[in-house]
Amino acid sequence: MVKKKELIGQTQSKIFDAATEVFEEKGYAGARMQGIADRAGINKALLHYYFRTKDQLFMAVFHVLLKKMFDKILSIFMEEATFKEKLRRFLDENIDFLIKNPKLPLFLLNEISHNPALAEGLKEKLQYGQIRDLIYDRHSKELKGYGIKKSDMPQLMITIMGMSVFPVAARDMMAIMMPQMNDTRKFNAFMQERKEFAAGFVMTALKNRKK
Amino acid sequence: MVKKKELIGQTQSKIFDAATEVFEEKGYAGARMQGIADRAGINKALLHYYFRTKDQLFMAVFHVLLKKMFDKILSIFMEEATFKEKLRRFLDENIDFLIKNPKLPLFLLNEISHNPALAEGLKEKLQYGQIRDLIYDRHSKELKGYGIKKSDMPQLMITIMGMSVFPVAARDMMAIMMPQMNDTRKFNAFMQERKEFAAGFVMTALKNRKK
DNA sequence: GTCTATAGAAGGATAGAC
DNA sequence: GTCTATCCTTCTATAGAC
Repeated sequence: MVKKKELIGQTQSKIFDAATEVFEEKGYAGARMQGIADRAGINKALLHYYFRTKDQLFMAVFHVLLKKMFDKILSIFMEEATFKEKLRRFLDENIDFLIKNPKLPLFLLNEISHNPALAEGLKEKLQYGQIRDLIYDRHSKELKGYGIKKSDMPQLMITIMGMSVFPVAARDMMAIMMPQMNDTRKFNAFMQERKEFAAGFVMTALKNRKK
Repeated sequence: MVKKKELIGQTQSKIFDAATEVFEEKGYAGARMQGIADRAGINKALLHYYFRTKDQLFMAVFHVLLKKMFDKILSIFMEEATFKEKLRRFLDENIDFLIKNPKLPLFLLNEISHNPALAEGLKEKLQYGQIRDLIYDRHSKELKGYGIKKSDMPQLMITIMGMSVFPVAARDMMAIMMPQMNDTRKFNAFMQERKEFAAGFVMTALKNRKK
């Protein structure tokens, strides 16, 4: 079977990869077509040949990255397992993912906040609006046991997301107070350690929550 | 006594305020001098008369905003109180602050990540590198009682920061999964509710932490 | 101090040769 | 498909009148 990616010409693919790096690094407004061409090792005119405008090139990159992030987040919570098991797997896998894609969260956060319409496609297409209910209904018994009502789900979900995403997004700012964060080896060790810390922290808070 | 701010000419001050808004909204790369002039209700040339270059105008704005954020964060932890009391006050005050300045965190996070040198001034000037030790030493007995070692402080501090900052920074992205976040009234109610949720969550996790 | 007009550089996009 | 050369708009910055 021929994979879809193999059908894409190698030049187009080189451009796409270069654009991904440059946009992630500098954002839409800060990225330059010349910079993308340089990184792809080709001429600026070729960018326009394949993607017509900066806008269209950006859109192509952005939607792949947005999907990449959300697929990672959502796939785990759609499996068959207890909430507690999912929490652990989510933190394990999401932190590994974030270590490999450290610039992704801040990039997405920014671009969406500068242009909320960017998220519209995903929102409608995949009916993500229903996710809170879906997760709650699957685990209502377990969650009720922790004293979590359906109306508490946003608080809980954002807390769990923040446990893994925030350190990566805020790394450079946190480094002002904790200079060791500037060292990537130390930071990655911190993130590894965070898998256990976060899982323990959340589960302890849930199990002992007053109902 | 004459306040420092009253010494600044009103035109310069109008420019500064307009620049603050535009930079916070669009970031350095996305901001336009013309846009700032328009918002200040003056001519573009006046920007250059008062601040010479876009870069210098940005620097002036950025450093005020960075200080604003850090002062808010740090002031509370420098007071005389138990760690538990400080945690509550921090969440209360920081969340109020963030509701009033919702664009600030993402702006700072982005600009620093695009140009880490921006943080250098603050880092050295205020010796923020020592904060982790300072906070721990003041509360070592209480924190040890929760099973928190000095080496756990980064995990704990980033968790607490993330509890208040992450929802604001990630609001538009979270809104993909939870559309109610798009409604500012509802979002602010969510943040109000978060004061209690976060304080309870963190304290429950700490008090029941296995040592 | 404030404005109008404009210089000058940078960046996105296209024409046209190969 | 890929390149060089160039157009045209946008943006920062300055000159100079008032």
